[in-house]
Amino acid sequence: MCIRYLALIPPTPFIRGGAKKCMNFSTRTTYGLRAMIRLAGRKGPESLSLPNIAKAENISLGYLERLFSDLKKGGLVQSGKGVKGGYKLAKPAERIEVYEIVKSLEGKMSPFHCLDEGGKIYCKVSCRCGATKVLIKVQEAVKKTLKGIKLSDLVA
Amino acid sequence: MCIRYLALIPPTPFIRGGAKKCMNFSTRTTYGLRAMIRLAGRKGPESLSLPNIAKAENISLGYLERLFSDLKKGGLVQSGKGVKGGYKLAKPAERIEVYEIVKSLEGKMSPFHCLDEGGKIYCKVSCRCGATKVLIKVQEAVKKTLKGIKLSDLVA
DNA sequence: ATAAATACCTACTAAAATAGTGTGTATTAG
DNA sequence: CTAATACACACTATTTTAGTAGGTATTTAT
Repeated sequence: MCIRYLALIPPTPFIRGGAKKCMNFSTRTTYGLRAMIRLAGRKGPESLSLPNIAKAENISLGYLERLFSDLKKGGLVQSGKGVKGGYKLAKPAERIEVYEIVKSLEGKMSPFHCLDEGGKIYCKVSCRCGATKVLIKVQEAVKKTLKGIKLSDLVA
Repeated sequence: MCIRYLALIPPTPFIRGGAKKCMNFSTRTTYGLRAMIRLAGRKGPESLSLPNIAKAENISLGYLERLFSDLKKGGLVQSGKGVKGGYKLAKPAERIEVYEIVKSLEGKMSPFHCLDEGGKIYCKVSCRCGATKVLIKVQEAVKKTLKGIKLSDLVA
């Protein structure tokens, strides 16, 4: 998901055919969120299988499997193999921040760097150029927002 | 720029070689911001040429030209052709929000849509699924933040 | 007038990131 | 023993982003 769409375009009705780019999260995050919402929506203690979720959400199974690998590493879900296997939340939805979900799905990337006059690559340690100042403030705002939303808030 | 990096990674020192992806704005926005900061840093009324900026910021000239086409359409810069030509700010840096810059550079994209159970594509009008709720909140936070920063705040 | 420096325009190419597929192994309930 | 599941890895396809190449029009200085 690119910041531009987030910041620039108000939530307007969809216009079919008019959109080449979207202002969604990446499908990675979108899929992961929606799958987590499904898990959170379960009543009983039974697990929900990935083929089940993939079908319901129309997501490719292989892709979803990798997302859940990340969610599990992030400590957000528990898994069980076998016929009655599947996934369930590792803790109550009330105690899962959306921030944690996004972090698990997208967060193991790179440290912080930026362009600099010296060349295309890269920045000095602790660079604080103008673009960076902006970045830091936006970063803080997004983080705070994501931390303020619990998974349970998203269950219909 | 992807939201994940913004939200997830604190402004840590650069680690050379460790980064495959960055948490910057897209180079489009980064370049544009840096160029605008250069314009804002000028004292006199003379224009600054793109070859000048491109060299100083190590940006490809052709790419920069297209960015400035957008900035001009956005009403943020004025241009002059010819030997003494170039660009200057269309209004004082104190009155230019970073939001305007990002919007000019990245904002002419698509309306809002999201995935839905019905298929990969797309969302009903006024979709308010869980992922969308998150999106809207983040969107508001980012917009507010970008509006709160003036170009003049970024000049060293 | 001419030349040089600039804006400005369009099509094309390259690189990077994202999404999806294919194939396989291990584990578990029945 | 079988079927359904998690889990893993390599590969391909698609989309987005960045950069290049080549041109025209305008303006200033000579």
